[in-house]
Amino acid sequence: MAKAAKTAITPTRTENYPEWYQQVVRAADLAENSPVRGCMVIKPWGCALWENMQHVLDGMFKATGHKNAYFPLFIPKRFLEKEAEHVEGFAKECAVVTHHRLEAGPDGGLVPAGELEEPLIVRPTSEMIIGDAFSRWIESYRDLPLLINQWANVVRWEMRTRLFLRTSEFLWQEGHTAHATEEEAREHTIRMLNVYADFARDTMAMPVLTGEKTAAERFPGAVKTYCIEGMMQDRKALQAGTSHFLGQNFSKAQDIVYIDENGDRLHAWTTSWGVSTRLIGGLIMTHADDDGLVLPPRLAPVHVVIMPITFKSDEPDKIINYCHKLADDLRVQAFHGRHIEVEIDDRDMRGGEKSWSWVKKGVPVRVEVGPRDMAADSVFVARRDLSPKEKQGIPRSEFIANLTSMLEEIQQGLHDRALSFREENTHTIDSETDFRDFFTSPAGEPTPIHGGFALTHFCGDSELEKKIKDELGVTVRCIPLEGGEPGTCPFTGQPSEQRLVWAKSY
RNA sequence: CGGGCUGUAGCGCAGCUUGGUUAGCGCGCUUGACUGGGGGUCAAGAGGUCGACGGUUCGAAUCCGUCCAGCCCGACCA
Repeated sequence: MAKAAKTAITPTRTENYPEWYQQVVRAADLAENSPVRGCMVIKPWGCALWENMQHVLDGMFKATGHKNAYFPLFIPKRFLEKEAEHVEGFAKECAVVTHHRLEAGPDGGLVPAGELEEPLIVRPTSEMIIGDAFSRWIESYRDLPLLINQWANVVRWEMRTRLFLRTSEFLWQEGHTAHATEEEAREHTIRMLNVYADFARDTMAMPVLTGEKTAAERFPGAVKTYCIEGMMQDRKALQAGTSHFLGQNFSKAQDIVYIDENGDRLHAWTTSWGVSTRLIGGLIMTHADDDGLVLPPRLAPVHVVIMPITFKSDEPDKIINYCHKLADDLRVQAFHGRHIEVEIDDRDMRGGEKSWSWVKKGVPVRVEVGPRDMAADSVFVARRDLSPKEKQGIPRSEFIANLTSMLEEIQQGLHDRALSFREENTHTIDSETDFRDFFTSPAGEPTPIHGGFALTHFCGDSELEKKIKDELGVTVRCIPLEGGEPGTCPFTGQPSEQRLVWAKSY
């Protein structure tokens, strides 16, 4: 039997990518499906990951002048009715609260009672409830800009859900800002888009493209929607964050007005932007491998796990103490705004099983310490970005001295690997035939090949865009911000201002 | 909201066609032994109102009806 090929996750990515994803989530103990359809239970390891993301992002928002606030979960129905496009975009996926009491029913069960005079909508996003507050908070040009962020949960009644990627309820942050001028609001929209791109690249080690959405993919009610798009390992695109320039659409619908220096009453210009727990899905699909999750050190809840090997020692306590001393020496070190997080795993279970459990959780560095190591004052080290076989004995003092640079190297390596994967699978395509071939996989493929990113000119016709989506399942992911050379649309022969990024997406 | 399928132990399933002692199996869990630096072997043990209600029957997990829940495939989506 070819035992060497055994992987911790079955099936592998090439065998069945969607199933592989589910198994990684389960094996890493990130989350599970809940009894409530479409909702997930985020388990401690997944929650710790989200907390680390929150911590870094929150710092970036504060550094760009934002303050946190919290607004209600419920939105009165009439609020939502104010902005026509916005309503149309979200109406079909809203959860609605119509009663406020339960009473014993005829069959012994509980039945809703006390019908509300006005139904409440569980927020799918908070433009309307925050806009209402803004209309009261803003009176003068001196109140602007108003820069607010909230960490919250939202509900979108999705038909088909997948842990982290699309759930009926998800956690996110939503920034909402109001500005005196159009120019300032537009600049702010781009500023926050870049905050997201920086976070994805520097903290998540996930390279992303930045660009604008076409009208078809725009946020309901927005003038312009910008996004960051990452390439997953099945070459599909994941929209990982969005930033919207809302113009005066919402300020006019909600009466967000200020009095300027000349005493004129003017509508403010607003923006909104958000990232969600979907980032965790992106993290998995960017870095995880056939042995499970792989965490970039800057987000890892645990940087180093130490496993004492005590079974064949006469003095297990000495080994445990040696491990604690090692942990103490590591914990005092700083790594990107945190102390090194060390866990000593002295659970009473078999060594192989224990070791694999940390591989599957994606911990960057695993350390085994047994009697032989202790005698030599060394540690046995494995890195998650290398093969599980490549363990290495290192003198203890050297390991302590070099840990942060090792973590840095892992972080950078993950990013570089993801970036070259994206580059290898991004092609400029100039004919309709090539475009169709690129996005068509052979029949019967267990894991369809999704082509990758196609950089292709386009005349901008929305009907044609929809036709391509219907026929090939391919959409414009973004219009790159950096622009490009004008050319010819391969579908119509019409002129095109620049190449767009096309891909299949989540 | 249209089409298909499934509800039996914590999880995954068999049994149902052709009703019949005490409802089985795998994983997991607990205990013990041998083990042990790649997730091992063996043994013992705990754990189930068979989705709910009603009907047929001497007898229902099994047949019939109603209901409930979930999953998959379509249209929609951070």
